[in-house]
Amino acid sequence: MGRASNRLAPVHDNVTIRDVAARAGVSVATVSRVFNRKGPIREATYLRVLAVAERMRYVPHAAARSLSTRSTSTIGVVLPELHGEFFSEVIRGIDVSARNRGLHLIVSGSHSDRAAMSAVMQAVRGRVDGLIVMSPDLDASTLLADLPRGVPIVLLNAKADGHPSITIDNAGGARAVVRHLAALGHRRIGFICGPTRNGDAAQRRRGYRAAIRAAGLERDPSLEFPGHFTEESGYDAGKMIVALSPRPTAIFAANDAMAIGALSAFNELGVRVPEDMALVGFDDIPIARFLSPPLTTVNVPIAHLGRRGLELLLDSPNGKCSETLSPALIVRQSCGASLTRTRKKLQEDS
Amino acid sequence: MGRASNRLAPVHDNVTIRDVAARAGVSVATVSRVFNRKGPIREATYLRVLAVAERMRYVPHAAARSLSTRSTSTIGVVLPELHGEFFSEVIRGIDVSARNRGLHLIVSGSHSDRAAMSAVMQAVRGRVDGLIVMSPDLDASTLLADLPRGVPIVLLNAKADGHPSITIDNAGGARAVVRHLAALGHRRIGFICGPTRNGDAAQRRRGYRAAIRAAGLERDPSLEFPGHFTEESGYDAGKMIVALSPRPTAIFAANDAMAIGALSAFNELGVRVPEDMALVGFDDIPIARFLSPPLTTVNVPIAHLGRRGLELLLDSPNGKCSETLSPALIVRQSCGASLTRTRKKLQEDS
DNA sequence: TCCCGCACTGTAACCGGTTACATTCGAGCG
DNA sequence: CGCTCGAATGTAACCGGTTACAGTGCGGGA
Repeated sequence: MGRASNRLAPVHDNVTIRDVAARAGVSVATVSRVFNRKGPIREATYLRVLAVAERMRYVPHAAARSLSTRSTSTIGVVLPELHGEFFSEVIRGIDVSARNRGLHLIVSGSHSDRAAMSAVMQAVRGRVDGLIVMSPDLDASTLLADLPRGVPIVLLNAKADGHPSITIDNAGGARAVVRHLAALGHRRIGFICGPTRNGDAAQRRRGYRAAIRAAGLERDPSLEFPGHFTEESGYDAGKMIVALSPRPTAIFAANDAMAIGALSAFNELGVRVPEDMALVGFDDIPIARFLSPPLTTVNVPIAHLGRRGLELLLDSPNGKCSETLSPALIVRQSCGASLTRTRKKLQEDS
Repeated sequence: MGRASNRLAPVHDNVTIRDVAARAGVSVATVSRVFNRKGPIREATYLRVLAVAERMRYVPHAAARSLSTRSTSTIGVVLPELHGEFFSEVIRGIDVSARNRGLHLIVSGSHSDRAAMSAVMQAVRGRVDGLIVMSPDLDASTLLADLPRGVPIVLLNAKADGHPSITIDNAGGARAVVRHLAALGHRRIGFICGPTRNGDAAQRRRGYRAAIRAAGLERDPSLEFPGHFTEESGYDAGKMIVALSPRPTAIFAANDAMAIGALSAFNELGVRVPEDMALVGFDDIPIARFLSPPLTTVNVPIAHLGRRGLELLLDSPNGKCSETLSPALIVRQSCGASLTRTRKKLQEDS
């Protein structure tokens, strides 16, 4: 039994390393060595301590260990929100490699404003060994300001000098999409934007505009529709698009969720994809390939993004190295590429 | 500056409460009181300490605090995996209410086998104040065996006496689906099963079978298709179903992910939903309403499940109370209900 | 026989907070 | 003026591990 307790609450004091030591007739140092496989231990002692610990159901106290070793085995993951498949994939990517290394994960979402973010940064001392942060809405340097020193961090989809980061070539991916659509013969290519102050969204729009210009098409502001990276907003945009006259013949949504929403609106209003309207998304979330029709999109290696983030955090504590991932256009059926090809073939045959 | 350090590594010793106390000319107790707003503090002292702490960029050390208060402000969430919208919704539900209460979240996925689960249970002492566990594959009582005493736990979709839990009436939801399909006139209703040893999946299949019998239909084992709760497996089942002769006229997938996969297969093979095949899912994940056609499914209040789990954990430390949520059938278009209604109306009119 | 060194184990000082209890100080009162 | 009392603060013992350093015991070489 543990030491005396004056708490009425059912705080069943757990057995400590000293209890085990006493029962096994050894010192706390020995028990500690047994559990950490450190230093020389006689085989017999090792087994005896382990047996006693097992019998007493001893479990080391993580906070106590963290305090003296100055290392929690956990890393923090800060995301803008926890909605949808994109973020769940990021977390999954980090989770699997964290487990392989015996690390725990503290996750936290929805830190849109500066104050919330600052609070998070404060809470990390003694709680995590490092941080993986994705904060597309906030300027990276401001949030780094109130990060306790000594806590390594890696930024996802954001840059700040002196800190490792992983970024996606959003503009490049967007250009590839527009080029592809233009090559299919589309002249009026609409764009569903992401949140105004979101960095990724801004880069994708920049890529879209640049490619439109590069393709020799005229940029038409009425072909850019507002959106918030949600299915709902994509759906709303879809309805607006259908009502438009003349209608665009192709739509590029800044992420897959909005493409799904737009697709839903098109279907509801009898606009066939890809026959009446080509549709392309961005992200390549896992369900994209299972949509009807399968969604043409830009593959962002989401889980890999998370995994690589963790690796960067652990393997290069001071390594200021950063990476940029080049996303790849994944042509499925929603853009009508095979359709066009079929048509062409028919024309040639006739 | 902190105390001397012989480490070459850039372990920038952070400033401790003693450093602040010394600089502010007070004792550590006073600084502690200031930060915890406990005990009487003279206004002037309060402000001075706060100012000094701010200037020195003092941040309390979470592990140290946890050790002496015997409370981390974090709770653990253990899920079977981190795939897909279902789990991301559960986490989101827990996350938002955790943040409201100033709690942190440790999440962990993929604990299929006993050993992995046991390891997790060991790691919690001193790391979390409570646990929310969803483990449909494992018997609840076995995993409770190696949970350190004193750690409250709530089970999601599992039961164990003496512990609070939240469960879904899976069988009831499944029965509602089958009744609905039977009422629409379907006689050959297929079922895509979930993982064999998954508790939820088993209950849903039980509900399906019971309702088939209750509807006076003959149970045909060849109408039950294997699946793993993934889009991929739903897709495979979909292909098998199309190849069948005679074909079922309606398919009930044990979760939405598989329904999405099946829908994809149907589309690919030219089987129209709902005209040629009625389709119903289970879970009502957020994208279900945005599918084409919108998916008829059973609404499980997923985020609410998570939120309520946290509330149960915190508000009833010993409260052995448990809840069962009754899911509701959400009729959209993939089941062809409106189609049938239209047909009926046409027949009546003629 | 003595001494040295190695393998093993014990002692006690940390890690950085919290808090019970002691102490100080000034006001109010008889 | 002495005493009580409460508000404000300080002292030091925890919380439960880790680990530098100090033994201890034993075998082998001189």
